[in-house]
Amino acid sequence: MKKGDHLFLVDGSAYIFRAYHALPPLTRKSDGLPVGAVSGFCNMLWKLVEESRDTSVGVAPTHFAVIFDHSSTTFRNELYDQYKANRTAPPEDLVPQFAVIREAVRAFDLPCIEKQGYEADDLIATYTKQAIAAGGDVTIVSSDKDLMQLVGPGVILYDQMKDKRLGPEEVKEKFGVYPEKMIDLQALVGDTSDNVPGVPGIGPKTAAQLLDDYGDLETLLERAEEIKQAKRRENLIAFAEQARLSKRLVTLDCDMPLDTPLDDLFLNEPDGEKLIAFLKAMEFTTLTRRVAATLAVSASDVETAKIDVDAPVRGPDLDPAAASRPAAVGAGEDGAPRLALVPAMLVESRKGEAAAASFDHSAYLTIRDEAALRDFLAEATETGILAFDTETDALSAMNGKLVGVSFAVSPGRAAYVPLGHVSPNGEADLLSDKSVEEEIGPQIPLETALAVLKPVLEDPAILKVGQNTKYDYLVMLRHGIVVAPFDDTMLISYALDASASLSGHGMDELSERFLGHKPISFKDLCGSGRNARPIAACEIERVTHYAAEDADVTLRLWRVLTPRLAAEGLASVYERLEKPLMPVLARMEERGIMVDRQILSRLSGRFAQKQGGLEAEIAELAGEEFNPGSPKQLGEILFGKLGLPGGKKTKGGQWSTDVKVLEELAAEGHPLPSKIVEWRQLTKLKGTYTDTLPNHMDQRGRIHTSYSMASTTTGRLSSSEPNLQNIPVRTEEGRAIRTAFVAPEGKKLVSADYSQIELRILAHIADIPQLKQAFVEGLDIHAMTASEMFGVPVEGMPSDVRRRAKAINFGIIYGISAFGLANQLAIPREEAGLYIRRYFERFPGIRDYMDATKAFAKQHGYVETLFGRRVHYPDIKSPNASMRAFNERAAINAPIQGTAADVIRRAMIRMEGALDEAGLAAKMLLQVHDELIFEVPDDEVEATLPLVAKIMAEAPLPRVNLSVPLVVDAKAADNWEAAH
DNA sequence: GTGGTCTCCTA
DNA sequence: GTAGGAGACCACA
Repeated sequence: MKKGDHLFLVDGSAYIFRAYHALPPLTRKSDGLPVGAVSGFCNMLWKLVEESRDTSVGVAPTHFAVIFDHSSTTFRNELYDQYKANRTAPPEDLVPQFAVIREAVRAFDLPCIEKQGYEADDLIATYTKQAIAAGGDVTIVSSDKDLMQLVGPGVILYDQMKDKRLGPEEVKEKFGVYPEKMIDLQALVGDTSDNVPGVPGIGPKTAAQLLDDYGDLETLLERAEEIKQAKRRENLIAFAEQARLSKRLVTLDCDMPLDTPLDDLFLNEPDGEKLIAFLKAMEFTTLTRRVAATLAVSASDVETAKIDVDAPVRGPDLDPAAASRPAAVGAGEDGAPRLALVPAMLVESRKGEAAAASFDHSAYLTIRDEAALRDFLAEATETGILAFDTETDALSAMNGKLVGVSFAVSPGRAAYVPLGHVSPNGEADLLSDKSVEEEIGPQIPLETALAVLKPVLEDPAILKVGQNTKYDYLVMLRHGIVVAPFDDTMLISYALDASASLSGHGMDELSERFLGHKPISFKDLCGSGRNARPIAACEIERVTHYAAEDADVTLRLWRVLTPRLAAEGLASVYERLEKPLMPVLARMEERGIMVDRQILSRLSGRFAQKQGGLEAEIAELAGEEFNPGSPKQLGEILFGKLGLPGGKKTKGGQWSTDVKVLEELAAEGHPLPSKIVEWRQLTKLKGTYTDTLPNHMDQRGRIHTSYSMASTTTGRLSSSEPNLQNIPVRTEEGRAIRTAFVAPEGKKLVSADYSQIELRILAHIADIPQLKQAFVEGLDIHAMTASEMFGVPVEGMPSDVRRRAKAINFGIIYGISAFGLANQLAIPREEAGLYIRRYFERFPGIRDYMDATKAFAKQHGYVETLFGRRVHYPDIKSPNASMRAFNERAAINAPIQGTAADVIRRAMIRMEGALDEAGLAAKMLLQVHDELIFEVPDDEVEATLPLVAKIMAEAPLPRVNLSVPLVVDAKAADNWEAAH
């Protein structure tokens, strides 16, 4: 080794674990030997070898070694017997792969280094030191922070997965200190995965700051007395020895004896035949092909190597008969039409068909040219059915770029059309002279594909079937295609099986439930966390398996689920309440709502200032620095250190510190709890709203939420990323956030909301004469209730009496319990029980309704809204009393909440058409359960308000004619706060 | 990094 | 007492 030489040291053990976790469990096809980690390892190593052959980069290695840990006990265990004591044994299916991976390294003709009693890190440290001494450079291929201490002149760390090279500046950026202080930093912080203790309460941020202030660990420990923060000071003093021990544990040994001298690590030209023989034996076809191409060796000429593996695990045999086994009764093409005359028969036959289904990934097509695409889509013209699914590079349909589309025309007949795939090697490939096409194969140009797809996706004679179609609809909408007509398996499932106990209506879940098949998960394809990579950079063959399978599964689900709609009388729910709402919501999401960034940032500033003041006061009152955001620490301060009374415990056995508890303490005259309450409120508003909302804004200053149509049991929508259905309104400070929701120049925001819709629906369903009368007369319903219950005249009623009645009214809707009402009103449970009894005496119809609903739910297993939406409560017959009671309350609430949800859905579905017909340009932007927000041109506000109110008020008609009026308040203003 | 717990925002 | 989503913290890998 001499000046100018370059040593690559691969942290092999870390590599193995990354490869293992990055890839789905894979087995060798012929004998079931687990080879997932081997495969990942070989791919990574090959990429590295390939990169290093590229001399143009100027970092090509002259020396190369792969370093492994040899055993679990090292000299560090003599220093500290707990070192790495919390490590668990490697996964069972990984163990047999260790030996194979060493074989792999030898097949690559690379030195494979390990030594008893030392960790790979020590070997790496020693080789690094020697190489630098000899005048060479070193690249350590790893991202382990334990190795950061080695970074310095001539030494960098290379994170291959992220394609990142770390020098001293990058280490500083990541950890706040330069590499030479990494050891001290690690000694302070400790390492949970290696069981290095460190100093309690010191994290990376604090450690970096301390080292910055005091220079090094020893100085810091000697001068610990000077530290202001009490807890920090105490810990540094108490745990000084522990820090010194930690330092010795994390310090790498760079002078260990080496069995293989540095100069023997000279890099050889890989022996193509040896490598290919090994890869063939492993049955890594793709990598074999790639290696063969690069090294110019014909893979078919090379004989497969004999790999000795002890006791390969044999997987279950595929049943070759399964595919040809006759489908269940009635599923045959001959029998089906006859049986299908009755919906229930069709349901049965389709169930049989689904149960007999088998999936063959290798049968899926990858379509790479226009002609093939046209041919495939022509099959849909024949059948009239086309399942389709889009793959994009982002989770949200509003941001995602189209990467590919997949189709299925009949069970098992599916294809994937890659459109926006890129090289799996990312930027590294810019340096090679191979074009993307040469590397990953041809793709149809996006515009060409869209031109072919448009007439099909818009063809009224072809039913497009999707799963969560709002996503695909939006993606295509952004490419100028309006998908129609369509069916949505998620929405069908939701209409059929909305249930409190079933978890959801996602495709994977439905597939397992109805097809008995677990599809390839997105994680399997693209990995997760740090190993995640964009789908566009995944191997197209694998994406085909994944994406075409999704379309195939969707089509099969559609075949099983659709007949049930008619058979179970739920077609109208699906056709009238679900399907037509999807495009409406898609358009609302696409529009987004305009937000004033300045207002939010001003609020953030104001909140931050108050927050800072409060933090100082809190520390003062507590007598020490602590994190007021940690309920655990707060509980210890309040009830432990300060010894305040009235502590309650939560489920987790900790002190409860919610607002109620804190307010009780405040009422007793303690100053700290009220400061905490105030701090929490500000932190919440700042952290959840004013700081976060700007991150969701697009270039035009608009926020696009995403509505989920199938994630509540009752039929309500939910909103996420961001959730715009929980923007504060209760407090003045919170309401200020709503002033940031604005309309652009020349327009106003209109908010229209139903007044007391759930109580009105309750009055109608339970048929309560007094309530109905009060609504007809337009009285104050809570005051009326109070008057009935407590005999207090409405005129001059004390606000507290009305407040109680209001709480009871809400309680009824929620399936009242004495416990809950007592909690809400902060009164004894006996008193709450008394109120409830009196309520039932005054309004006996309510009790009848509740009893009847419970009985219905027990008998049928579900309850229904006025529009026929069903919500299932299988657990209402649970032997567990509290679970039963919970289901009873939910069953009482669901028809009320669900009917209200149905009503506003109907209004939304009709709204666009009505506005259109009236020649109004108002655009619906948001829904918040009983409120709709519109953007309206200034000069149309006057005409829009009454129309919107009318559509909303008349939404139940003609299907349901409520015996109470629905009242809608509509208002226009410059921002949401003023319009509400 | 992931998942659970706690807290808090809405109708 | 109903129905949601989300951020922060913390223990576990």
